[in-house]
Amino acid sequence: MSPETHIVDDDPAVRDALHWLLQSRGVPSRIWASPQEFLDFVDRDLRGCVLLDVRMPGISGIELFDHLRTRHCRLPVIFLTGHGDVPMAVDAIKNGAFDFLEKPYSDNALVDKVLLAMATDAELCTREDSIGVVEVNLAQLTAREHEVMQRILAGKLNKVIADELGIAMRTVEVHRSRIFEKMNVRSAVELSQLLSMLSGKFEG
Amino acid sequence: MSPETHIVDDDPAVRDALHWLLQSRGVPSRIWASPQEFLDFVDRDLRGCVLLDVRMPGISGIELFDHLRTRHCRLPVIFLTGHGDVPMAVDAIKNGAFDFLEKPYSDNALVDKVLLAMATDAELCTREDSIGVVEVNLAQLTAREHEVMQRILAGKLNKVIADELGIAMRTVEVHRSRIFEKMNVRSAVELSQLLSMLSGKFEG
DNA sequence: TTCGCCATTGTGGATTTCCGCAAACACGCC
DNA sequence: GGCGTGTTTGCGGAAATCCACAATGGCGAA
Repeated sequence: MSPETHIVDDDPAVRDALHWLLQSRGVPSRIWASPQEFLDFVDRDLRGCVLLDVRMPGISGIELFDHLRTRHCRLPVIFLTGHGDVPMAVDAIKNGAFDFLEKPYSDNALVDKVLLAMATDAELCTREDSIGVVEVNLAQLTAREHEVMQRILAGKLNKVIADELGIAMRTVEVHRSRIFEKMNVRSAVELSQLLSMLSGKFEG
Repeated sequence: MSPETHIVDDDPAVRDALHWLLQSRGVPSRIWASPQEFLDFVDRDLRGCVLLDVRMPGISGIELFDHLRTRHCRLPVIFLTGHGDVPMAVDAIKNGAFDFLEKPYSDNALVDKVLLAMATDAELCTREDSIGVVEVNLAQLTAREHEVMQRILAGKLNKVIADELGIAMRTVEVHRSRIFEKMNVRSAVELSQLLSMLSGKFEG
């Protein structure tokens, strides 16, 4: 899926103007006449960014934004609004919108924002890819292995873990070994670091 | 230093009105007639939140905000503005402002925001305290211990570390032991987790 | 110069980890 | 029933960690 800017606006004139502007600047874009249409299309693998009119019939831009996030779509969203609404802008940004622009907008400014959003998304994807690998590996662990891993990450000795689970130390060793193998690490420290980036998803 | 709401506004009428409002609701507050006055007073241990007028003579609210952050003051800042300026609000929030309110504001809404900001600050402090402890412990490590720790966190074996540093394994063991002692942990895993919260300061 | 802190190393032993080889039992699927 | 997967365990040995006891040399402060 190559990255695109998804323009969602019910006004054909605005829609096409945006589409034309972006195309003319070499930014691949795609238009959607209604929020629902776009919503039906999105999946978590979508790449690029979203240009969203705040006021639309049916689902508002803000609501569409919420739906996107609920569906684990992390695409950067740039809102476009006709008349300055500070509380709404503040709320949108607080909720993780990428930007909030007032009409009339400067063409250059808008294109810059879009490019920035797309770059941000691309960067985020790189990170999420490595996170994805970790999550896939994690999913391969069996229930018992999870129990053991949890205790390894608590810094407990094999002996203690064996006691807690009521099994032999040798068994814990086997689980430990399998965990490392499946998670593709060679020490508990590496494992710990790998999992720490799961909670700090949006950090460095 | 007990938590206070710091009101910074050049207009005596607004200033006093805010002060009175907060006092009447039992929120300890303090007024500052000029940004510079407040700036001269702040230090990193200040607690509470800041209520800031955007437009002030000399240093603007936005600039004051930047100065605060530059000085490592993490206090939540609520902006107050006369006429809705969306780009400015968006920028402020993106830069980490706590909120951005338009005048005229509802008394209740403002008090709520202030209370929320103060609660947020209190919570943040708790976290930063524990981070502070880690940093203090970290500062107690000698240069050599840092070198060894770095390699421990890379998951290297004592033998390898000894080779890299050109010293005996026994020496590495001693350093390792001292590091654990000073950092108050009992395993490399705990150490790794402790340090992971240093980079992810603003996470859970 | 004496004292304290840091870095260094050794000996020797207790404990733990890591791992190959081997095997038993349960459970679900075809 | 046969097969695969997951869980369990034992044996025994190599390697690594942890630690108490003991000691040397450098370097800066009092």
